[in-house]
Amino acid sequence: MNYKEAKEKFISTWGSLGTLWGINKAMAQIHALLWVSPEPLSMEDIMEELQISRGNTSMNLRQLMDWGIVFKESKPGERKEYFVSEKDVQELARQVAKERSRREIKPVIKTLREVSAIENDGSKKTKELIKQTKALYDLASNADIMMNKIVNQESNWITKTLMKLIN
Amino acid sequence: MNYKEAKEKFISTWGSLGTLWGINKAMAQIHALLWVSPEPLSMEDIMEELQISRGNTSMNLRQLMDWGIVFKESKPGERKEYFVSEKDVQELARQVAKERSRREIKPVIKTLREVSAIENDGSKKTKELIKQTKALYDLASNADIMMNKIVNQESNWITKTLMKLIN
DNA sequence: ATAAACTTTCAGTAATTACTGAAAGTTTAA
DNA sequence: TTAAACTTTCAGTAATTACTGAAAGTTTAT
Repeated sequence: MNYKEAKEKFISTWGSLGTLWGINKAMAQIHALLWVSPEPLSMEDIMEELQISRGNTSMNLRQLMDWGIVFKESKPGERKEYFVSEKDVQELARQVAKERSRREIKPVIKTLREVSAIENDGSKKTKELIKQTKALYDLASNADIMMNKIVNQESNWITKTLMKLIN
Repeated sequence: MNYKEAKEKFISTWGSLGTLWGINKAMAQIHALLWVSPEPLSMEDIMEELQISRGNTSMNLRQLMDWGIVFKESKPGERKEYFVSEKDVQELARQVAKERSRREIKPVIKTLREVSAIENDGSKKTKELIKQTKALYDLASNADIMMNKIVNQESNWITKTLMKLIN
């Protein structure tokens, strides 16, 4: 496997992984491309390398910037904007954890709290609904607290913690 | 919020969460319905409650059974098959972790290992590709090892571990 | 103020993914 | 072995999601 093959394989694998997570392919591929590029890339560069349209590139770059894992960079004396990804894997993990907590876990926790707080009329089905949603609420809350821990710690906390768990 | 509203809210929230994770809506909703049902439900029951077709119900129940979080149950003297979900939240988490590791993390680790193992020709771009895919490989491996820990421990390991992390 | 160089937006369209329902398949009881 | 009761499969279709490209918008240099 030469450089070109390896790079393409990485980009396409990252792209499919994204799909599996509800992140669209283009967004994941742009991230992969920037992740392994030693130099900042322009929109043209990205469009050409991934064979996608200007609009698509623009929209997905914005999303990556919203996630806080890609940044604009301007080269002195050039009008064009260049893009770079966050290169530190720890920081990447922190940002992804933070976004997923905000977008996915927090809203579901809110619903679980509301549902598990309905009045208990003593019927079997009501008791079951309360019991089961309460159990999920506890699990999701713990997961969310853990994610927030990660987000608010120094950047090598993850590795240290994982190591603790593994041993 | 009465019982019916609460149940519907839970089912629809769980459905959207599924979508966000690349699990289809029907699959997540069937799981939610079984999760809060004190009694096993037949295919008819599920079809009627969620207003979905027989084919859809059948295919998604099979997937839930593949994931190991829903089981068939037969009532003595009845031809019809009934379905129940795993009710223990810990066991649910273990099964989900196990499946996600197998389907999502393991394949990506394999690619990252292959890509990060290409020959280093000393060029800047090759060095960057190796360095960055290696960093992701390490992160993904650690995450996967942690998930496997979870899967292979006694069922309340998660809670105990989360508690340790939180304090 | 003008225009060149660039980016963003968004209506229309393409691609993907999920769902339906009827036919085929399977199991069980008699 | 037959047929009733039930489940699965899958081709066709519907719904959703992603992408394109041109027009509108923005920024910068002169």
